[in-house]
Amino acid sequence: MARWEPNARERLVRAAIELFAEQGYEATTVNEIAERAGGLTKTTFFRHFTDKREVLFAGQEIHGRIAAEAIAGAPESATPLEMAGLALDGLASSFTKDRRDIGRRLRAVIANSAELQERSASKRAALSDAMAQALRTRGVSDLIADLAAELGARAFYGAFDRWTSSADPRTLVEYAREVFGELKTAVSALE
Amino acid sequence: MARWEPNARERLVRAAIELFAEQGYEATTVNEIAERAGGLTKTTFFRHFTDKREVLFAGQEIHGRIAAEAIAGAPESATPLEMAGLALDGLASSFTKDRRDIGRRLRAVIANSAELQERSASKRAALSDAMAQALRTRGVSDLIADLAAELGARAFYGAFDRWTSSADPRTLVEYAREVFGELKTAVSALE
DNA sequence: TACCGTGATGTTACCAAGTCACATCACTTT
DNA sequence: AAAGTGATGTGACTTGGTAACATCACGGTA
Repeated sequence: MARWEPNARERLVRAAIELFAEQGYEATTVNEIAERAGGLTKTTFFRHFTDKREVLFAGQEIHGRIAAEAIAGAPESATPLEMAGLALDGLASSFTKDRRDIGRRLRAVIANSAELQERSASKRAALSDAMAQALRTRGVSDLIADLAAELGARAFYGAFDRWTSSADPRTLVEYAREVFGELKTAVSALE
Repeated sequence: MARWEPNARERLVRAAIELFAEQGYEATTVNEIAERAGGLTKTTFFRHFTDKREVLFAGQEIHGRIAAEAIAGAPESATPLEMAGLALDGLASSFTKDRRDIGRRLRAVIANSAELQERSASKRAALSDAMAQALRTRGVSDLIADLAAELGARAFYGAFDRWTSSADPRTLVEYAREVFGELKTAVSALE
């Protein structure tokens, strides 16, 4: 028999989501999380996550990487907005159906904690920055890169919101394209 | 002689900025700040600020209110972008010349702390939300309100950045108009 | 078989953020 | 003169987060 059950990290995330949903974020202690994750301890928790908050957001750096790769691989002829659209597609298609349920629970938990909302905003900014940086690398000017990246991030989060709010079986990519389209027409209507 | 020196709050802010600049944010303890602010204590600090972070951002709710009022008072005929411009003007004109120096130091301190950047992003989001809400109250549709508010907030922070980076004596309002103009042309160039 | 290094964990002790209940005391009001 | 108010202090507490050191199954290697 193995000394430790495997997948401590996963177990910690699950336990955290459960406890946060049951008691709220602030009322839950890191010790509790570790304990529920199979008799682990605080120390182990902080070996896996830098923060109590981070247990809900860990691994999101990959979103920035996925988006950036999509932009780097876009055809030469693509406009900034088209590149943002490709990033959005790549990002959205990396979310399988089964992640919708987790997303739902996550959204509910975050909605009840200012601290978590702060971290969430920070992650959103990181995604946007990654996209903007990738666009600049493709020769897009600073302002345009920032704006296109902002629209991409906005579309992603908007789509994620709809995806996790509704019950219908559409895929995240479909929502993403829908929201992105709406955003583009709204931008045109701005002037 | 009064029992307490007045303006404890101000003194705490000053002390915090000084210490953060000298030692960095993380290396500075709330006790130190309170002590330097004239022999105060931790408890008093937390009576004035909910957070260690908040000492650098306290009072920014007023920005949202100023922007919202400008939007509420805009002429009937104003477009969303024009309303955002008015909010930006009102906001920028509330910053007197002498606040540029403080802004400079603040920017430097924040640039060295992830925790402070997170809080800063959160405050930015709050400003944007306040503007968007005010726009919706004026009958602007959700998407358009969000986008116009985003542009307003973006212009404000961009202008603040330039204002606190450069040495030339232009006013924040001038920078704000400049950046806002650039943003609008960049938006047109997006499509 | 015996030994050794490695990796994920636990233990203990510690610091600092943040909270709370209660005390103090100058100044104001009655 | 007594009572009340408001900003502060005190001391004790919980919890997030860090660091040093110990443990022990496993996988090799001699």
